[in-house]
Amino acid sequence: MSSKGFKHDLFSQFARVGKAISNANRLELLEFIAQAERSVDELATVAGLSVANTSQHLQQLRQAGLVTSRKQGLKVYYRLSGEDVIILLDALRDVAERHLAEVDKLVNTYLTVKDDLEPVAREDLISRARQGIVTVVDVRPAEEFAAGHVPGAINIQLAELEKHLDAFEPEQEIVAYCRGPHCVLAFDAVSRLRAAGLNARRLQDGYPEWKTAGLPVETQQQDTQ
Amino acid sequence: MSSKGFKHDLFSQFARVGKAISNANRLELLEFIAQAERSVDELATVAGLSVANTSQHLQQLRQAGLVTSRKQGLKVYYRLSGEDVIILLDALRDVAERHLAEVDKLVNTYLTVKDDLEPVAREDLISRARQGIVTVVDVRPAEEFAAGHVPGAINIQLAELEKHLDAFEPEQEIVAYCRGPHCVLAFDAVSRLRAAGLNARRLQDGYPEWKTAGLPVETQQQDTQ
DNA sequence: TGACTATTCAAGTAATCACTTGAATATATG
DNA sequence: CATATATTCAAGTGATTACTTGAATAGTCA
Repeated sequence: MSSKGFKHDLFSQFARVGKAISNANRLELLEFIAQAERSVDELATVAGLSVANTSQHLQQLRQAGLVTSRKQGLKVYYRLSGEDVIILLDALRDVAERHLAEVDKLVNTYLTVKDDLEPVAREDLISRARQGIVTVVDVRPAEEFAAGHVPGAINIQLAELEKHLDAFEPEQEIVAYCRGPHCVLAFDAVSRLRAAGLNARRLQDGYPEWKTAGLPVETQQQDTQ
Repeated sequence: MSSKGFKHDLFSQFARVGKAISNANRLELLEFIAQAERSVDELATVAGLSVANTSQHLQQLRQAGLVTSRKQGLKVYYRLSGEDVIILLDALRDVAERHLAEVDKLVNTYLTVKDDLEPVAREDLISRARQGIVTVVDVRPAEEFAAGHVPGAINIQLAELEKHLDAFEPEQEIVAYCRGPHCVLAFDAVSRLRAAGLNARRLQDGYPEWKTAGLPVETQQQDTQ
């Protein structure tokens, strides 16, 4: 029966995508690519891998259809091939978080702020931002912020957070976000802001999910290069 | 910095789930398990694998948190650990379908009915079934049907479809479904029904997706065993 | 043109994977 | 208790994976 072979061929194709997301380094690369288009050596640096190794991983991701690349001058830039990839990654995270005890342990060890307060839902943020009762803080690096961010958000690096504490009024509600649901930067920012007596919470998930939800984003013209 | 290690540990956990869905045979097992709780040798038979091999795959799936098992007498029954797993599998399928040319080619070669007519949306089926203007046909094996099906659906094996042709009125709209969006059975059924001059269409996706969408399901008491 | 840079290719190695085979555990039944 | 059945365990094999190293390709710029 030909359907037998068809089914197996089809599942083999699905498995190709599974293989692409079966390696921690590739998942980390995908998270970076989800923030902004990136060149190979930027990705290698940020992920802490050799350039050759990074290039090989990226080619696997491309062959699995998860990323596309374009060459501009000397550099090759990689980006996600679609928002369905973010949905897949979130589904993966979700399953791991629900069913793997190790994830819970890790999250509870490192993200201690977590249980403190529920994150702010994306929909809530829009309405509250519209009323002007909330300040949105994007704690990602400047390049990622420039490539796209929540409208009206201000970009503050974690290292410079303390310098900006005066800028916040005690009454003001602050919402911080970064790369995704488990990005340490936002957890860290919230905990420091609270330690300074401010009213801070995390946004649900991160920028890629915000964008994938179809919510408005703002980009910033890059003056450098 | 400890966050570096945390991030990598976390991605390693996500990668465990990725590994579980990185093999065609495991994906096939998951599709069967998604229909109904199954014992190891049922799964081995239906997937065409040796029992030992099947057992090993199932243990990998369990360690990745995708399935759970319970022992009853001599047999061990496996089931999905949650509906989030179906969401993950559908996200995987979706990415593969959108970005891998091979999937398109396979689908167009084997599921030629595909382009003919759009499948019926789940929401549409409910309202039309309520009006009694549609007959829903479940073409999966009897055990899978018994474990759960769309309310009011009748179970007809593909092999016996021809015998039941008289039971349908020419005016009646028929909607067929089976295991998932690429399940050949439903495509096959629709094409045969149409060949007989009947008005048949496929349901969007299959039973697991119907259930995961939170729509009502009907189960049938098994008299056997 | 030639020096320089970013990326990819190719070859090699240790680790892991999928599958087989045969034995070991449980659990049920006569 | 002995026997049969369902599942798991353990060891072995060939294939694949992740990563390294060093060379090959393109493209840029003086």
